[in-house]
Amino acid sequence: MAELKIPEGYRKTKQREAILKVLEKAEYPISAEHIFMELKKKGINISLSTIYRNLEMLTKEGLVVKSYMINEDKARYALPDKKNYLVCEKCGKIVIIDNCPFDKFKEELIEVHGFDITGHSIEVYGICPECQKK
Amino acid sequence: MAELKIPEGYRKTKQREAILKVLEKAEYPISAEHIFMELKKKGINISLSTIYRNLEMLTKEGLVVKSYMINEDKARYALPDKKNYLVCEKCGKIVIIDNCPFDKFKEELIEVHGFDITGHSIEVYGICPECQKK
DNA sequence: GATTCAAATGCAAATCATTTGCAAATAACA
DNA sequence: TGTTATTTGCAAATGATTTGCATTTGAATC
Repeated sequence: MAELKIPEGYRKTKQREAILKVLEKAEYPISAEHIFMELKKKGINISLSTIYRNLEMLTKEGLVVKSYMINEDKARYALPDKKNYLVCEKCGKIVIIDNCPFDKFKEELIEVHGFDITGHSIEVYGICPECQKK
Repeated sequence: MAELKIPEGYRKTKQREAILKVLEKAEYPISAEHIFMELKKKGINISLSTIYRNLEMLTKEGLVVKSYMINEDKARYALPDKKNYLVCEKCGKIVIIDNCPFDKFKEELIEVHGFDITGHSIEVYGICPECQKK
């Protein structure tokens, strides 16, 4: 796992690095609160507002992707490779979609709508195999 | 445009019908506040909480899809045929994607992850043709 | 290493979308 | 028309996120 670099023009602080580390370890999008707890667990003291300010900066710089889950009022954040996912409506389990099929359609969308496409986010809901058995 | 029917078990009220009418006319996902203003413009008096309560009900019943846009803290709501869209990062213009490519991948996702897929939401960001010219 | 200064942090207070409690209004149906 | 559960409106509560400001800290320079 290559370490993420703090974007040009921003200082390297222990809070900033700690936040990035949590995001790297996360297997799916997580909330600001989640990052806060995770750091508290590790004995790292940090303010929630610092987390929010860093997430905003990281999102603006493109290092992090912000998303929302159905029936949840809070935002989640993840590294870009975890931004397409499946959510189980029963147990809430999240599975990352890798080899995102979207790229195959990018060209089609560009052609039809003329947009210069810079990003996308795909969220899929359903029932996971385990919950189907129950 | 076929009129939407209020789901079984719920009463037909003028507020509920007015909300649905606004959603039918909308060309892309809109916020609760937007619905509120739209109705006020038409001289229909309604409480914001009534709008929220109805949107929640309609979403639960599957008549409406809730989504979030990047850099926006509030939810948007739309009829299901408007849930996949392109957003211009410059001017905010929203273009609905019809003939959503996703369906072609549904089978692939089911096969790979075993999920019983019930829904999805796709959001694509980019620069629209007009903003590209500027 | 000490000095300097803008960037970053922490805390508490503010904000804003959304939710909730409750009394009054109103559909649906006998 | 009367009855009753559903729906509404209002005001207050909630909860995530943002902001102001004093303090701390990185990093560039001496």
